[in-house]
Amino acid sequence: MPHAHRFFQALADTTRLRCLMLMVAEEEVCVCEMTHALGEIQPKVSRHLAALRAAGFILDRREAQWIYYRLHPDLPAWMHEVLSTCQRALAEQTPFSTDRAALADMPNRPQRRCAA
Amino acid sequence: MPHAHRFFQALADTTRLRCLMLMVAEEEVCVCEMTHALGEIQPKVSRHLAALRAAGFILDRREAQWIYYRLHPDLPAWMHEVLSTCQRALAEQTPFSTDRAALADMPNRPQRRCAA
DNA sequence: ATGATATATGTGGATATACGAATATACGGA
DNA sequence: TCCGTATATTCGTATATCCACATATATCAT
Repeated sequence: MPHAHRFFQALADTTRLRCLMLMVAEEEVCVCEMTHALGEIQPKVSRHLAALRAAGFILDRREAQWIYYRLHPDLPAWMHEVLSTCQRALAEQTPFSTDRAALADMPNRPQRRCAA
Repeated sequence: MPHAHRFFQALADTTRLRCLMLMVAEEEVCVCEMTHALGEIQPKVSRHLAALRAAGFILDRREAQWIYYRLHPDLPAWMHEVLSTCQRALAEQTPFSTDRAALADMPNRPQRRCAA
């Protein structure tokens, strides 16, 4: 049961917010997809995802050499609401819109075996 | 036009979030009311309010020796939504519920001359 | 086993943030 | 003018945060 303080702290970093917005939009995203979409180096993305996971906001699932992240299913409803509000308000603004575009254009994008 | 990063950074501190929740609930609150409601020392509350004001999230109004703070009327709609969601979700939890109770019980609570 | 790819983490340094205590400023009333 | 109350700010310090770089681990393919 993560608290409000931790939640907003998580959203208060641009890299983490961009990753979360991608998860809201795509349901499930792996690290190399986020790395490509954001144009950031891998350790940076990985470290922020580790922080989100440690705080209980996201879950990971390994499939072959890829690790897919998604929002934690037990996230309190109000946190989901906040994320949805963000998505609606920010989706068409940079960098969020260009993140999604870059992900859609990603070459050699890994194929999920099972659906999310 | 404060950006998402700044907004969530503002909410990521418990003192600032408590003050904002009081403003959502009461429309307009002065510094000594917040100081009493939160049970925090005055410089601490004042400093956090200054940060919120500098970031453009709240407005202040002087009336006699009191300074009343309220949410900035030009706050983007989605930020208002987020704050309302928080209010609904957190109002009955500590410390937010006890903050409102302490404010209601405050002795010598200053009287507004004009309504908010 | 070896190499290539994907992901995670250790480390040190730069920067930001929050804090308490003390002090400064503004206002109203006597 | 002097005092008391309300508010803001300065200062030094402790702590948290973010970063880049290097390295470790895990998995797959050959």
